[in-house]
Amino acid sequence: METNKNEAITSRDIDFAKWYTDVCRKAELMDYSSVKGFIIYRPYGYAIWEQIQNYLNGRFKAIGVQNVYMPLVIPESLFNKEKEHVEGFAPETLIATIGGKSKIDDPLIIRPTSEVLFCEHYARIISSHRDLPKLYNQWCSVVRWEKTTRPFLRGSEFLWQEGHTIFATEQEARQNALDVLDIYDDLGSELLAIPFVKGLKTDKERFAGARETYSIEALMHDGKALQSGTTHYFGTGFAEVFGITYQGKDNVLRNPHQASWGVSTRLIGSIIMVHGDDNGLVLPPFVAPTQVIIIPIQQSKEGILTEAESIKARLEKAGFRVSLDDSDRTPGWKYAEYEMKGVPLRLEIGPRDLEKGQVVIARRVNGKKVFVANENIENEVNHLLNETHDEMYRKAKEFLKTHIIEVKTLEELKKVVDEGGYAKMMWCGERGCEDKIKEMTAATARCMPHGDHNHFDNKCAVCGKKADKIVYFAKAY
RNA sequence: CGGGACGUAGCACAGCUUGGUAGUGCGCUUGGUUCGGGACCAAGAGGUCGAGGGUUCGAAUCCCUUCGUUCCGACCA
Repeated sequence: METNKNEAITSRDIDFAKWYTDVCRKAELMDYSSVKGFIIYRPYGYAIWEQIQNYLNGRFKAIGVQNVYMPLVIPESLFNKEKEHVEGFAPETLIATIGGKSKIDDPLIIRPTSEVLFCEHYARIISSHRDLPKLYNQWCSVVRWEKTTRPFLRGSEFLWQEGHTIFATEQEARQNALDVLDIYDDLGSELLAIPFVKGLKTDKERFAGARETYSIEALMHDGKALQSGTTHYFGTGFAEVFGITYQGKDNVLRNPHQASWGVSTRLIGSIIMVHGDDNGLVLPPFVAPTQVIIIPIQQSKEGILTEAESIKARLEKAGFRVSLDDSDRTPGWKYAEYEMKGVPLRLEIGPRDLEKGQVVIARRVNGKKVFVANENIENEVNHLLNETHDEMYRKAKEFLKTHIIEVKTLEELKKVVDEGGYAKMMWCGERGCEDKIKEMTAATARCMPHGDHNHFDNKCAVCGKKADKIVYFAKAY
């Protein structure tokens, strides 16, 4: 049990980066295409994304969000309207210049993000306070011409949702950014079993064109942080540039306030690197496309397959995602295969079980097996899925907790981020200190966390001046 | 965008130094025996050697170009 049964996967501690790409491919989450940075989301990987979509659509709709779909392309002239935004994205756009056989005078940018499309549309449909608020979201892919790419973590094209909301007041727009940040945090605790650090980005790390950027940050097993989602409060900057105005009850014309927010298929990368082990993927139960894999033993024997099928039907009826592998592979092969794919529960049914009126259920997360009487299967599956989720979340949270370390000097900070984890630092707020840390340690400010108000010092760890901000620094993907 | 490594059957690789019939293991197909931790036997199928150009009687092998993958940096979800 303790040996690595699959030689094909590189051990996590020997080469984490290689382990990661091995898992991506061996678990059949993705495949490479012939264009750099554009990957194929295979059915199993895409199904994980669909679970995330289902969860978020439910939560979004509960706060009044409507799904829409915007065009794939943005005329360059339109894109260029907001200066700061353009400067943030210009180096990484893919641009179409030929249509049919003729040159396009105003080249079309393949969207790297859709702020300007939403703004242009909002300008047309908003004129009165009665038209506000609007809470739009779209599920789509975006293209960014990245220099180096890795499956799910950084792609030239990736799938995401982008919410673009617009309100009469600053307070509502900022609150929307914070509300969705909480939804993302819940996504972590309820679906992905990932404890995020959430908080406000420093000015240096803020999104191009935003007034405030918030993020959820996950800590990978190798101690590097992964920004897993962001929300932004935009103020009226875009509205001014794009001429979005509304007339208030007092007859005065004003610019509305905007927010935007998004998570991407990068979340799949988070799941892999937070929970995976040397035998492959370990999927949190509620995001797993298959929660229970049924493996019949000696399936050619009388009664085994019919029993397996009846258990499958019972579990499906009880609302679980379950599949039965009745292929002619050996059981041992199937065990290894579904471990690699991270299926949370494996249900074995063989001649001995049939005789005793029981099944065997094994947990992916810890390898433990239990015998379950036939009549208790639904209850036990339900119990084990919940227990698995809790255990995975608890483990990840414990890892996070032990990897947030208070530092009072640059040297201490360097040591912490080199070993992996967050260095928690008091900061004066000066950009110069942040730049210096980046230069000396390659770590960046991840965020100023909500919910950590423990001021353990009053001096900036870099310059020694008065400091009242708590910042987490880490090396990041 | 800089530096390194690598592209040969679905996968992992050998062959290249010293040019001369395209190989090995796993996987795949068919049949049979198996089945509680990646089974076994037998018979098969599968490759324009990443692409383009050059040298040569002859190129997987030598030269040039290019595309892709990957790792390490700089930049970003």
